[in-house]
Amino acid sequence: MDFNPGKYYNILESLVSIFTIDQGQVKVLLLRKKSEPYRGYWILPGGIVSNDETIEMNMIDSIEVKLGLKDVYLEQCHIFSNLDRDPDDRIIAISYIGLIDNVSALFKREDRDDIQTAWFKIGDIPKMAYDHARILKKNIEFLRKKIVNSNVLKSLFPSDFTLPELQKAYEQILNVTMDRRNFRKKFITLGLIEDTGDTNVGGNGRPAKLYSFKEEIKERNLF
Amino acid sequence: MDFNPGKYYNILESLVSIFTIDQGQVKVLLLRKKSEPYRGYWILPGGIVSNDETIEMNMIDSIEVKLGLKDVYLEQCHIFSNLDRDPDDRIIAISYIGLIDNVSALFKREDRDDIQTAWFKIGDIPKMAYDHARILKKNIEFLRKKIVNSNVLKSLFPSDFTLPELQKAYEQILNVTMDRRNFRKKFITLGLIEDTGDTNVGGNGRPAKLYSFKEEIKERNLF
DNA sequence: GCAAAAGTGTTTTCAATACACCCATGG
DNA sequence: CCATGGGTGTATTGAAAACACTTTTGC
Repeated sequence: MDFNPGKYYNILESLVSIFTIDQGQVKVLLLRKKSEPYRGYWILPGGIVSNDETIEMNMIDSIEVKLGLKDVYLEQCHIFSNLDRDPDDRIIAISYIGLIDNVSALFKREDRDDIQTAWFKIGDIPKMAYDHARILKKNIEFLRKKIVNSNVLKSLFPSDFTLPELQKAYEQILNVTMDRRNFRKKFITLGLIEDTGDTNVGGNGRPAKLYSFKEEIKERNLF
Repeated sequence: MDFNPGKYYNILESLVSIFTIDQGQVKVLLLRKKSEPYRGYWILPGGIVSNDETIEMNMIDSIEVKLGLKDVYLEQCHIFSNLDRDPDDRIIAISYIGLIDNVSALFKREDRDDIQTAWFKIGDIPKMAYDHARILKKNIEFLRKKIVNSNVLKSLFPSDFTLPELQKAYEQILNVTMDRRNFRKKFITLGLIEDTGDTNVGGNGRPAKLYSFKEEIKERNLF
């Protein structure tokens, strides 16, 4: 190849939308910028990719080392390479979605002076820096398509969960309402989940049965 | 960010699997390497991405300028960043699928001394250089998932086509056989295509009716 | 008139939907 | 005992699947 160095050097950043279910709400983890530009605005977690690591390694670093989270299910979403996405540098963004159950999500590292994190409901996103709002939107759209074709949501519910909780997650992500009886019937006949024999405690009303996902069998359309 | 230049400079290449339908066969366009390493092996078309262009611009350059093809429907597929994918350099590959109808595919530029191109049946792929076989496999898998959830195949059939032709394309990509009557019923009741009133000519047997895709209405599951 | 490929209709089966009442717990 | 939320069954509708014969052309 004809080689004019510089011309082919690109800067890459990884960005991830990490979703969890917190008290029946689907939420995404964001960081707050403490410096200019966009001071006070929110951004997606991520990092600049070095040329001695894979994107996945960089992603794991952002998530495990910087955020303190473990066992995040990751999937590549989209690349954004428009030239104007950062006013200062030309940076290509590679976006991922990450899914984590709310128990594991509790192990998130404490905020430090230079970093503030918070979980936001996906219907209630704060002001975001750069083009991160657009990227997050694309990631939510990706998740939406994903959950109707596979059982990726099991990453949000690795331990026991109730069917009403699962239904609420689907309803929020797909932005629809569903019939409780039909939702149960579908999930139970699909054979993706199994009754643990236990019920949950606390809360109002009748205790709900607890279920857990079976190990993945194969991908198929759910809705 | 702490900045140690060099460390964050990455080389990116775009790679595309361009599919078409040729005489009822789903085929992919490959180039043959004329120099070492991997002389004589086949590779996916693509190019190194400069830092003053988007991936999409680079893709268009590879396809329109280098190959002479127009109106290729493109969609991002996957990024490959493992460190050992090229023995000499660390290059990150961004793969796309491209779909083109067989009439437009004819306008492919003539082979030159330094470049040889050929269309291969997707079930009959030659020896490929680097990790391109793996990338192509992933791209075919992507296409497979895609066609059951949308009518992207219309990019392969922009002009008139017959239902048996369409069915054969689905059968090859999904690697299944389907009932002719049920296939017709489904596609006609889906309302994605319309009868042009014409029939094709030549060939054995009864002439087939010609159909064309309506403009996209919305995405939905087909199978 | 025969080979080759295209077109068509009906029955059965299964999944999706719509819908209303009872059950277990906490206070 | 009542408010809250969870669990269950049936009837209807619509789509998917299975299946065999007729039609149009070229030779």
